[in-house]
Amino acid sequence: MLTKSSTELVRQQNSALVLASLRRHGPLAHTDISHHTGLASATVSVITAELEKAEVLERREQQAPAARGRPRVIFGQRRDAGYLATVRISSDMVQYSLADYGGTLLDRFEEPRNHADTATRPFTEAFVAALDKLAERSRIDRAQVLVVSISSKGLVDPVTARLVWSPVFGAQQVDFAALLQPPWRAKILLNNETLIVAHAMALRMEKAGMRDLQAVAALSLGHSIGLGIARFDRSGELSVTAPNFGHMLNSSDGKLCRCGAQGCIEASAGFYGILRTAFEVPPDTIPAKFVPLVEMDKIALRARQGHRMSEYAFRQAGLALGQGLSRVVSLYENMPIAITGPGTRYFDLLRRGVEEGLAQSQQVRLFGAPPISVVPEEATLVLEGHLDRALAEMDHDVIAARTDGD
Amino acid sequence: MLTKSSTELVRQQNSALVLASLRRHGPLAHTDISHHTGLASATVSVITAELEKAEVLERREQQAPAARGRPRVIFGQRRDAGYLATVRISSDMVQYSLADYGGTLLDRFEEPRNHADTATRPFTEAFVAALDKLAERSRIDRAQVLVVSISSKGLVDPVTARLVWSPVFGAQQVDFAALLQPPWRAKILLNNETLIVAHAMALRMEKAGMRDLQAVAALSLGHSIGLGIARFDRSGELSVTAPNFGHMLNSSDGKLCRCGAQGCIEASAGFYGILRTAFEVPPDTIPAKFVPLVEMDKIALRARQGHRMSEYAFRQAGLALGQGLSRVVSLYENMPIAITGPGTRYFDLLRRGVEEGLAQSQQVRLFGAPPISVVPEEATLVLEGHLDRALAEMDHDVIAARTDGD
DNA sequence: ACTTTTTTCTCGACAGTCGAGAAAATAAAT
DNA sequence: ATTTATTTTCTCGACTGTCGAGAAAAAAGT
Repeated sequence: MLTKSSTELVRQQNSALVLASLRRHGPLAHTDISHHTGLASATVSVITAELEKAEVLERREQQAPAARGRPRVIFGQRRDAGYLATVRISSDMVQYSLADYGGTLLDRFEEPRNHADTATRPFTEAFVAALDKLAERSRIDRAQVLVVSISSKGLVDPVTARLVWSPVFGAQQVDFAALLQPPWRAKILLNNETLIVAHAMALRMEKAGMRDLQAVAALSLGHSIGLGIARFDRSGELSVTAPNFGHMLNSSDGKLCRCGAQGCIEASAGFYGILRTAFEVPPDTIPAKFVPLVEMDKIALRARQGHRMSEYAFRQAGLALGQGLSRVVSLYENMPIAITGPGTRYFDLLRRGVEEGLAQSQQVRLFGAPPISVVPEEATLVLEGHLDRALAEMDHDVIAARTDGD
Repeated sequence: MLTKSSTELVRQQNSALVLASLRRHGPLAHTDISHHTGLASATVSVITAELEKAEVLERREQQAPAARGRPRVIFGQRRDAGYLATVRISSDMVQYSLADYGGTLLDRFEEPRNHADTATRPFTEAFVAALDKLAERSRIDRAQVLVVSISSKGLVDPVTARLVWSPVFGAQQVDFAALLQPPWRAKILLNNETLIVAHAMALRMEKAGMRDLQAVAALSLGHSIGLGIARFDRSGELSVTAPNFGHMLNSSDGKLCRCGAQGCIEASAGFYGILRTAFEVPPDTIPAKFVPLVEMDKIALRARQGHRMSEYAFRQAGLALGQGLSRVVSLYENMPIAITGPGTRYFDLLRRGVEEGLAQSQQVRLFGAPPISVVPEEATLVLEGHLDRALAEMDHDVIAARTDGD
């Protein structure tokens, strides 16, 4: 149902607009804000004054006077208005980062994980300890950290911040919200990793000035297969989802997936699936929960040298991916696809299969194959996405607080 | 990007809210409007006064005084504020309906179509003539018809009101906007038929008071297979799409589809696909473009009597549908599915296959199978959907006109 | 010192919502 | 017939918000 509007909501929306334009274009002067947002100069004055009083914006002198006339006053985020932490959970390590309200990275470290260790307890303890360390190293009070944005592979319930199913812990759930007790008061955001990647890709493409960008898909190739879809809705806002692509049914070929089902895309295109085909292991067994990259590199090397079964394994993986993507574009719409993750180093071997799989649907025949780009540095994308989401969340809270606070 | 807000937009939004509540609950008194919308009584007064002056609302006396106190003044749409026509194009006939701004049906007739006739010209001429007839029979000036809402199977470009690909005309496009010259000035809405059905189903379920309804899918079974997905977005508004489900790749089994591709869902589950399997026609030929219902009934009868190949054909069709639906819930989320169309009369034969296909994915294993309901009267649903969409469009235009008009 | 230029700030007009209470209109009670 | 109770609609003033225009500020050029 529609919801009623009011003058206060107008102010909220326009304040959000000002903060968003500052995020997108960096520190701006009064005039530029007015120009970017379309708001009247007088309105911008009121809003910036308010945000200044709320101690989230600060005035900075223009360093290079350049032209004549009254010098501009530049508004920028007060970097000490709050802090955010991001956590990227992989099967073999966990990355922790800390940034301020201005979006500048203050600290970053990673801790190895033993992927054989499937219990959640050691992990959660290390998690809490690492966050403490993160705050301590930068001498920041834990109460000042307003958002902790976490990503993992697998299925996630973003509302309760619960990890529902993950390749690392299986069906053992992890309740992140429950982990951080006072003095932490941060809001916890938990999302699928590839959702974050899709978000970051959409941002990049939008900044690159792509016209008529409706949607973007990000496909992450690795031990597991992840897909994120970012769409700009009617109002132009970005809404991102992480469908269960890796475990979508590909074909009733009986290939066992580590999720327990048969014929998942991952069972063909995940690292263990490729290894299984290459080594002609029976399809009803899982050869290894975790396949080291060097092992995959060996198979790829053999494939490139002409070894039939290895070549075939990558080809089949590509085919499963291509068919899956053809279903994605059939069920959504044509959209650019960015492929990322450690599996991109084998994309030369996958490409033919992907193209073949894509070509099999009417959607692709009618509208052509979606443009595919390869973006290997997944870690950068994940950080970008985390930052944007966490900062947007902080901005949102700042504006919401205005009404009841003060 | 976000867009700026203003006090005028507030009024637009709230006016829309008032009209929408009148649509949902029927004619209402001042007090009830205030209650349903959450707007203050004073605000409702201003808005209704404005809409009254714009001649879209009228005051009606309360017939049964019931309680004591000042009698209520009921506001209702002025039925003569504008008219709408709906057109439902099927392969064997075209249905035309006319309704007023109050949503009451004024006239309805249908004209047979020769499905062997694949040229667009005779169709478009009949189309224009039928609309003229529709207006004339009710003595309504064609300029008073503000919206014509058209639905067809196949692929549609809703922006330009162009039929891109249809089972009837193939790749021959039909530009509906170009067909209606002055004195028509109606806005043309063109949508996939199953999109309209999904819209209507979402409305019904919402009215039935379903809690936490996120999304609804409608699956239409017939000569071709259609899917519509209706979702309530963050703001609670309904956004409906019609993915290319019927021609999504199901399996590389080589079954030729009439779209020219192989392995489409329709090639297994469309009427001609079922007939092909039942009669053991080679999968690389299309047995008939159009299979009469009596023919299908015969196959179904044989299947129910235990004839193996006929039973198998329906089972395979169900399997293709179930697998396709499992992909839908994997790529979107779990949602109730309403099955409609002439094919529902065979649902007893399809059911087992559908369930089997659904069960093959992790999504269904984790979250259970989506609830499936069968709603045979597709025509009613289509009309409901058309009316709601057309009336919403008219309401929207009324409100938008307020600003520049007068 | 004065002018030009550019930017920021301020003021009054206008549009919108809201709460409270006045006014209206009827049924019941006296 | 008049009064009272009740319910609904209408109206008024306060408040919040945006906007355009012009005043004020602040620097560079002359």
